[in-house]
Amino acid sequence: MTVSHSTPALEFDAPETVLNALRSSGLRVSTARRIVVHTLFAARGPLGAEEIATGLDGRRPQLDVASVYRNLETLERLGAVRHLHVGHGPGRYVLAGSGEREYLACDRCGELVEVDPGELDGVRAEIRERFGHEVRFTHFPIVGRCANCRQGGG
Amino acid sequence: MTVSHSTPALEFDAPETVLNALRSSGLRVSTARRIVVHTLFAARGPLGAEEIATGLDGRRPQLDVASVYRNLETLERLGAVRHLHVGHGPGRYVLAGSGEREYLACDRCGELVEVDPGELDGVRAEIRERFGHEVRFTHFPIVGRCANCRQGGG
DNA sequence: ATACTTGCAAATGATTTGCCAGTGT
DNA sequence: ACACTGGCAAATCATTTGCAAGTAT
Repeated sequence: MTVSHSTPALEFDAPETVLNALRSSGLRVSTARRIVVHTLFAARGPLGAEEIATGLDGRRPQLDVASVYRNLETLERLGAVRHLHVGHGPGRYVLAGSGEREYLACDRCGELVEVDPGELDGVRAEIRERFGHEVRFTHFPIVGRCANCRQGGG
Repeated sequence: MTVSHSTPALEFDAPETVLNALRSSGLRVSTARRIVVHTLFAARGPLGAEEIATGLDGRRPQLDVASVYRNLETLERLGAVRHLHVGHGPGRYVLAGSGEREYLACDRCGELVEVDPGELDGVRAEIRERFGHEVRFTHFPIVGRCANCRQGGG
């Protein structure tokens, strides 16, 4: 897009956007943070802290996990990152981008589907009516058996 | 009910029912198992392994947690017990009774609501139509903010 | 130069496992 | 008696924290 945008509230759409947010908060832009941010931008979905520490290719231990966790927490406080818990596995982190994202996971194949905005509004409304709870499947996704796995799929 | 029942498939409705299931499976009815089973029957909801080990009153360490976990697993294999994961906390175990139960949890006050059978059929149907996933909120409950907590309630 | 950051080790919390002594059948 | 169980300690996994050394500003 060639549209001139006047710095929309908080749109972390590129690595620099996030790094600038760090600077603006008086925090430092360290090598470790660059790596965490770039790794998240290079990912195609939520990543575990271990994956970030090891690098997407799983080869080199680019960072200590402890540092990864500390930085992910810092980035979450800035609103640039969020995380979710899929089944039993470790927490998984994603760039917050322009907003929250809801997920649907398969408890057999582990597939994690990102739900389009609004697609769960009906579900949300029904649950709110019946129980009064306001639900959001952003931090704890809906867990079920996907169509493929349901039919014995492998 | 005073209805004469001809041993309905698997209805674990009393401590002895479960203990008999153990015997029938060639497993032993040990003191530890009696305690686990009785504690679960005495509970008003899903319990953590630690609570079972310590006793509902939290006083005496009646059993070693390791034994509790081992026995809970055994009981789950028998179909007498099942467990769920609420938010970040430890796993929580319940008697399976006559069937599965779905839950709804509040991420603020921690309240765990047992959903009446069928109450989530609409939700289930909608999710299945849209995504093809067959969902069941028995192992991973729906997480949200309950009505009371939503309005600043405390 | 100074405060923020990092790596490494040790601590936590939940759950599992090895091992040998104890016990249900 | 004998195999199944229990307690206790040690191991695992994910995550956090303490601390001294390193670095961004």
